[in-house]
Amino acid sequence: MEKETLSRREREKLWQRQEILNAAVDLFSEKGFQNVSMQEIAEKSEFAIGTLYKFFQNKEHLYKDIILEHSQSFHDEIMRALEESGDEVEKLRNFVRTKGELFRNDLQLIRLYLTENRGLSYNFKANLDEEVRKGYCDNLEQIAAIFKSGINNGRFKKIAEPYYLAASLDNIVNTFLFLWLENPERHPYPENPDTILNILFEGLITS
Amino acid sequence: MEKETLSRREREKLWQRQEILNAAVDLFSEKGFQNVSMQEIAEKSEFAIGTLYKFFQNKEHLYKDIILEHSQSFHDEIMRALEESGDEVEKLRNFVRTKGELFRNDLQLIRLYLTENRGLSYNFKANLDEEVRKGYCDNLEQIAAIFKSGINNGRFKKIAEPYYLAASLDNIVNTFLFLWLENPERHPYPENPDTILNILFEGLITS
DNA sequence: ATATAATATGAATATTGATTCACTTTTTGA
DNA sequence: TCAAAAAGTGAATCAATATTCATATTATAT
Repeated sequence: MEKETLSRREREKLWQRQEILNAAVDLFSEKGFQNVSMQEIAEKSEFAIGTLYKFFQNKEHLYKDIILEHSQSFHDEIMRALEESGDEVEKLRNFVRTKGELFRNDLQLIRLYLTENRGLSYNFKANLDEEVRKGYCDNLEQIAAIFKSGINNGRFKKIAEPYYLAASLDNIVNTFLFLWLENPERHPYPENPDTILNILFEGLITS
Repeated sequence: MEKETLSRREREKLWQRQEILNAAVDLFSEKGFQNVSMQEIAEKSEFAIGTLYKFFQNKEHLYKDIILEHSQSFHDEIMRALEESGDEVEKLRNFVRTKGELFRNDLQLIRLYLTENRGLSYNFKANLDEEVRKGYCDNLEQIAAIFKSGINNGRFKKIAEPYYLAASLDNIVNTFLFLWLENPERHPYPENPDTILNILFEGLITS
């Protein structure tokens, strides 16, 4: 609706808000929610503590905004990759490639993502989870749809329910990302997505 | 070395210690480390706060002891399952079955395990991780050895490095455990381990 | 240029919870 | 039975930090 209706002041406000958010991401992704104080965020962003509270109701909201923003853009990009044209196999390749790239380009993201999506979260994070999980589930459903379509048109065998295939694939990708994270030289994330996909594509058992 | 050399008093000490530990597991697995106070643990175990400090140096040590104890027994049982006689396929079945049982019999364990092994940990937990990770890695290596052996004797095709296969399988199992955790009726953990293993065993692509 | 409103500041406050330790109670051994 | 040692107690201490708000600064409009 409103495009350039933002006044200079309003744009500045937005910019400042982003400054705070950026400083906070750095800190949260490095040390985790509990181990970052508002003091630190204030120092890093070069605002006074009181100012942070002008922008965010409290520490939790500040954190939520970050998580929601990041995870939404992450899930959006995955969704885009899944919708790119191509047959089922090509779409899965896109997924594996894109998720790998997104993560490796943004270590912060991976850390935030892992602290949020793995591990169980307690307290206020539980609600947060719900919104984040929504995006995650959408992704999974989309992947499941690809498997289903492949099964329907005979390209795939139905070795498991599509949804389980989707969840499994996602976790296999996570496996490789984890290994990469632990030791990038020893376990580089595969150039070729088929290195990962073959775990699903090719049968292990000799027939 | 010393078997029944424990005096009545010493046995009582051990028992009390266990009482505290038990109360603490309940709380930690329900609410997470940060959200449990020593006060709560004292109340639940019916000792005074001061007494807790007679048994444990501090809150972190108390927590560490729990994690180490639980994860060690967990990894030991997995290892036992992997060593049970049988061919490669049978061993993998044992693994899938056993890990599933261990988790479902002990929801607490699953929660502790997930908070420890997934997600990233900061602070003191990092060291802890190292010890816990040791047991985890041993398990993985053992599984990898099974894949390797199967590949060598021609029972398996080498669709990926054995270690990657092991990590992938473990995460596929986690996938199913997660789904079960979220919604046990809708996603029961499969009776038949092959439901899970087939994701690896059977090729997805129609040949 | 000046008054008024909007914004920014950070010292002071409030809360939470880990840890200590002086004191009480119980156990032990002579 | 009794004194010394061991164990148990929990109110008081201490530290960390989230949040507030009276004050100072800056922007806006007349």
